[in-house]
Amino acid sequence: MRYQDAITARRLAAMTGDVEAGLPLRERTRRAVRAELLAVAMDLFTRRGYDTTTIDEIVAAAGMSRRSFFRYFTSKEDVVLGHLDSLGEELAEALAQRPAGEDAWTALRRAFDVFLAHHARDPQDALAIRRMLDSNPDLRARNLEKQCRWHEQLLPHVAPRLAAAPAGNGVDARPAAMIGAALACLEAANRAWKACDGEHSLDRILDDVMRAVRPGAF
Amino acid sequence: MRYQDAITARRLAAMTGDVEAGLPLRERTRRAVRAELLAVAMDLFTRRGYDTTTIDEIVAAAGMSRRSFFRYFTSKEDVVLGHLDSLGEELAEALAQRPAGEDAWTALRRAFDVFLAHHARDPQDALAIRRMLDSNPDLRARNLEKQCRWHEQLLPHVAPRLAAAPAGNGVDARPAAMIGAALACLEAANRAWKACDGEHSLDRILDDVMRAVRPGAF
DNA sequence: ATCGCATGTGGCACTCAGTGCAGAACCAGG
DNA sequence: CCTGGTTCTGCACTGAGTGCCACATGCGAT
Repeated sequence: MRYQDAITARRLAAMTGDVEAGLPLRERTRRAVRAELLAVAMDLFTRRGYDTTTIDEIVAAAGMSRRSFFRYFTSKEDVVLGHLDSLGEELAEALAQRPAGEDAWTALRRAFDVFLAHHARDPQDALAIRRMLDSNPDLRARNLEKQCRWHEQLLPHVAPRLAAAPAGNGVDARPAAMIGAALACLEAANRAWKACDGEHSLDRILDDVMRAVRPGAF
Repeated sequence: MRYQDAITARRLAAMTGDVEAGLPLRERTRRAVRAELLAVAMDLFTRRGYDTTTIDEIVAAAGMSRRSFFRYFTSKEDVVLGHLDSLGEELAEALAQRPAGEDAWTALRRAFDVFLAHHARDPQDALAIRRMLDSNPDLRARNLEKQCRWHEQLLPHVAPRLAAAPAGNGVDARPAAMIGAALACLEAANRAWKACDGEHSLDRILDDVMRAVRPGAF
């Protein structure tokens, strides 16, 4: 009975042929199942709260085994924050494609446009996730840790945009600090956006804070 | 035998009467036991690695029960990062005592001096902790989450140092962004300091990055 | 000195997240 | 129909963290 449900999802995967049309069947089914699981879990999280919802409850609602859950998500937190992994790559790519002469701060701000685009595509989802972050320290922690990975991915594209190091041939921390500061702005903007329930434009808030931190920028 | 060890530690507490002289016995013993536990745990962590060391091993080495461990530390991570809680308060107080006219960025930089003071008092310890942070994502995550608390504590002392908000009577995210950016600088400086094994002065590194992020500051 | 109370400690049983492993079920191609 | 590669399940296990109760301890009051 359980397994049959998964098969149903597999059939379902064969139908959803919009973006993933060219992919092999295996991959399509995998994505469909993952998406289904994600939807079920997020629904439970929003209705009953993140930490009061156990993985057993999720898999029961999704009609699959506990063990299989961990084949699709590496952890409970990954359900909420899994999308951040791919976002890091997108961010890095966007940054790489900014003109070479552009200063680091402006380039970072423009790279964040891909974040804003994702955000604008589904504001309700983003708001739900933000609210969840506020409700649970573990999630908050993991969220920030994921941004550490972004750090590493962005670093090679920031360093060349800075003036040469002042002196001392030690490790130059300025690129890392630049990225950290920019990401902190993004985070602060997000929080403020959530605080006003998404009434103000996130773009504007981000512009404001990034200009406040670095006067005279863009 | 176990309990007697705790008593030994209690006797020990009666002797260590330097800073905690005026405190009641209860509190002194509590601190002594906690310090002992901390020392034992950190020793195991550095020798055998953080995640390969279980709490059972720690309490076995310290001669106390598993259950009591959690009366002194709320979590395994708290052993490594517990000191950050009090540091947040110190930071907030230092910031509060900066002159009222001083601009936010400079005031934050000066407040960080209390961090640097702690740091200078025991650089070897700081280095060990930093290395541990790099080895374990959970620790890294929790570390950043602790700084979120600092955020809240610093906020009321930063907002008054900023020019009035440009327009739009929504939530002003600029103070939060300012703090986030400054803390990101502190974090980046720390990382760089660790990367060169503490050879360069953390003060200098911090000055450099905070000037790089905000040109023309102090 | 001793009695009672607040507090600290230990052991036990429990929940929950996450992992390793063995075997069953599945699908594709021959 | 069968065969080989993959996916799913069930089970047992570790490790962190919590609730509960009984017991030991220190301290103040009588």
